[in-house]
Amino acid sequence: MKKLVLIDGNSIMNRAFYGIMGSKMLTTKDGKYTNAVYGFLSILFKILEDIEPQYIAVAFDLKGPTARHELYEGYKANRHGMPDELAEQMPVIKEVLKAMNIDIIEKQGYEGDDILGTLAKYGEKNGLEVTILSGDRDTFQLASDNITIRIPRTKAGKTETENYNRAKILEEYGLEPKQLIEVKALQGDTSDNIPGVPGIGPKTAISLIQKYHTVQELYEKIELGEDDLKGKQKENIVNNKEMAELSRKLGEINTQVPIEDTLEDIKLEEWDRPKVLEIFEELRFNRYIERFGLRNAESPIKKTEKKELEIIETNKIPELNGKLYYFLETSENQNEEDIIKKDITGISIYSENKLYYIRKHQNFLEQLKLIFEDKNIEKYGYDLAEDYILLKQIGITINNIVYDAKVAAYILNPTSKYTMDVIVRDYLEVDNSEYLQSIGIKEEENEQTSLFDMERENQGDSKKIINCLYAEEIYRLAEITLEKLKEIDAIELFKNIDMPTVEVLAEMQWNGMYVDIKELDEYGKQLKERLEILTQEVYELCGEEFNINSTKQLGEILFEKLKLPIIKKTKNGYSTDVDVLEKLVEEHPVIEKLLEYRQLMKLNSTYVEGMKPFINPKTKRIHSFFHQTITATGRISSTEPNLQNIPTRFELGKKLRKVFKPAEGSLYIDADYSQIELRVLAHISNDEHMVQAFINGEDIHKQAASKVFNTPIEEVTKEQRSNAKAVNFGIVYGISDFGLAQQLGISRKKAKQYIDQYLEQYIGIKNFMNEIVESAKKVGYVETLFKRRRYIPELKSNNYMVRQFGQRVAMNTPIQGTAADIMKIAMINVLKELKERGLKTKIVLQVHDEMMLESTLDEVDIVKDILKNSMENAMKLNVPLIAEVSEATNWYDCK
DNA sequence: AACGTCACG
DNA sequence: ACGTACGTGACGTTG
Repeated sequence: MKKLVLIDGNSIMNRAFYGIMGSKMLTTKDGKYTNAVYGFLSILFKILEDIEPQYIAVAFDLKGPTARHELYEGYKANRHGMPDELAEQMPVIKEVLKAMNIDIIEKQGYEGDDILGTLAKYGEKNGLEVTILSGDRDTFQLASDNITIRIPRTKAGKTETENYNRAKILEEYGLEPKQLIEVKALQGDTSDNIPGVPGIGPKTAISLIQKYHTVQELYEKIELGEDDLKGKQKENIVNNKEMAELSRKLGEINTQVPIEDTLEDIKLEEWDRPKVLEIFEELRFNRYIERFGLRNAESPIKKTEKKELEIIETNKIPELNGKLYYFLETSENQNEEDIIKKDITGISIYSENKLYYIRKHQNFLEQLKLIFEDKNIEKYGYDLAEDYILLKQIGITINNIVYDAKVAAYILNPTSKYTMDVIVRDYLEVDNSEYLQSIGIKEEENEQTSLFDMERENQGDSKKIINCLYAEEIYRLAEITLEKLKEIDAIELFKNIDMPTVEVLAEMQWNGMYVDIKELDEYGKQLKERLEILTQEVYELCGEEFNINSTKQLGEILFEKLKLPIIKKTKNGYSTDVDVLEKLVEEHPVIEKLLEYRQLMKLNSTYVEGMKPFINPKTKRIHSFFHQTITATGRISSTEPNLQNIPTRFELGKKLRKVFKPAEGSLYIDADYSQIELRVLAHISNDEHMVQAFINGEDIHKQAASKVFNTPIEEVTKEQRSNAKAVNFGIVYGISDFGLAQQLGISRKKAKQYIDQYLEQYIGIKNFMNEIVESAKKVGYVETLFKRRRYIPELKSNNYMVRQFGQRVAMNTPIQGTAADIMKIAMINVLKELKERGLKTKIVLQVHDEMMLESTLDEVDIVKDILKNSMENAMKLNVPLIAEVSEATNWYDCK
């Protein structure tokens, strides 16, 4: 059977636009957006591969009124036009389609859906198997045995599809596809502003149509008194007959559009390859150029200005003139004692328009030491935190770090990715893989680190070339990104906060946290013994053995075998998380065993067994990575292992902190900020009451309780305080009544009351929240006090939920991000003080609002002072910053 | 590789 | 009617 594919151009462009936004804002040289075109093509190519059709056409909406607008002036009245970034891509995709000889069908006065519907019926009549590719479900009414609707869903960057034919729709809705028109007539459609019948949602609409088949029949039955409707619902239906009938007309896809195109016109043809190549080059779609081999003999590689790299291989350090632009060449090793298991095998240096490459040789270390330790040479590189350790491992302490391309790119856009290749593409507008390929190096990109897989013979040579390329690019990146940082007024943030942080984090990794392995083992042993008992008890109570760790198996046991009530579902089955289990405790004795099992299992697998492999055999310490370019807000993150989520909320888990200890003759000095996020909020909102509360040293949650519950402050109960505390948290997160309700286990209505009352009382906060969202919508981003910027494309989404998320992000990011900035400043100042005073004390950990130092006994007093002062004076807010300091011989005892 | 779960601020 | 609190990372299971 021959196949026809029909594409709803507007809706797929829309999907593509929002689908690959943010993650990679593709642009051409002159800053035009290309993400929607790229995404559209990705979806198009996928369907061409999947279906291999003989016929294809793409329908687009044209501007201007349609027949539906004449029927109802409110039609699509709530639609705001597409954003400019998308609108400017519409002509581009049409150009591409033309070059591919794919038929574009547009018809004044008709919508894309109508064109699709007409063509689909036409195709079906001519014996074709039809697939409609659309982003929305309105087209389901067109489904039949030979017409399938395909909805692409972008999930985590991958496109998956859902297919709906007649059978699937029968199964899902219990209705014939055509009847979905009737459903919509009752239900309406907010996105198209189709009214429907008030008070009738999808569920009701579907069940009504299942019973009465059509709208017409529904009203006939009502007139005959043969219906079984009652109350408000019946009233609504009876009173809105006209609305329902109008809505039906609006919602029905017109399959009678006068279209001249015939089967012959929509036949799939060969591309105009040179033309497609030209457009793809302009759009910098190198992936596609490569994939379809568009650059063949007839269209050779366009010679760019860039010549082959001239590399001077030498054993001498070139003249540097106070600046070192470099890239280290490394190879992985198996050295268990290394903090980072890599060796430096060479270095490429860019200087004065020339590229040098020095391979490891006899005097290599001495040479590296000479340049890297020289305080008069500014270091420009990529990922200097890693270089810091690599050099430290061979006895070199890097000095005068001024520029890290990864960090610069992060500040320019904290929600992007920062491999060299991506940064270079984004800021130098060059495709490294394309270039390397042009000089005969085949590259295989590795997601994380941009490693390259090369042919054996020339592996060393290729590596050399790539690293030299990078060294040269670091030079150019520095020029360009520093300029861009100035443009967004973030140069001080970069120079005074994030660049100095590089060294702080590298120091923390280098210093590490000592772990008492014997105690850890003992702790683990106890967990495992108890786990063994719990496992047997669970088996017994459930009457069979199964894998308790499997949510699938556990769900079947609990909800099918034991018939416990289903509280919550996940998209693949029953939910068995703590919230659910806690609600079931009374129902069955196995539940409390499960809760304990879960807790112990987590502790043992993640924190005992998971931690062991990371203890360095030489230092007996854990040297976690602290990443500076991961979070969207400016916070630090920690991996391998994550030391920022060691248990503390429950006693049993907290005991684990006892295994973290300072060295013999040292103490931990630990400090955490009190309420830093609320203090930041008080400062930026300048809310009178909250500011005053902090200045007076009041209990902030108690004050909130007093205001929310309209109770004198002395009479606030513990429960009220605890609820108000949750409201305070909610405020920081970007409040939503649903979230608060869930947190507190109260009704949504009640939660809304709390929030309204809170915002009436803290009027400054209310204003801040409104203003920040407004501003974010206008300029597309929010900033911290220190000008750290986060773009929020979600605010422009067509999806309500995504937009809401954008708003919460707009509220939360300045708060969380400013707090993160302050902490970075404090850490920098602490280290500076320690260095200036020549102290031996080391920084070992940061957990967002907590900082831990390892101090020799003789330095304890002075270090406590330094720590407290650095944190409290990190910046001047209009409320005091308070840091609570403690000392102890293990982490657990740090209070 | 994705999901569910759970640890932290 | 829809279906969520903000920011992370790691584990075990499953497809």
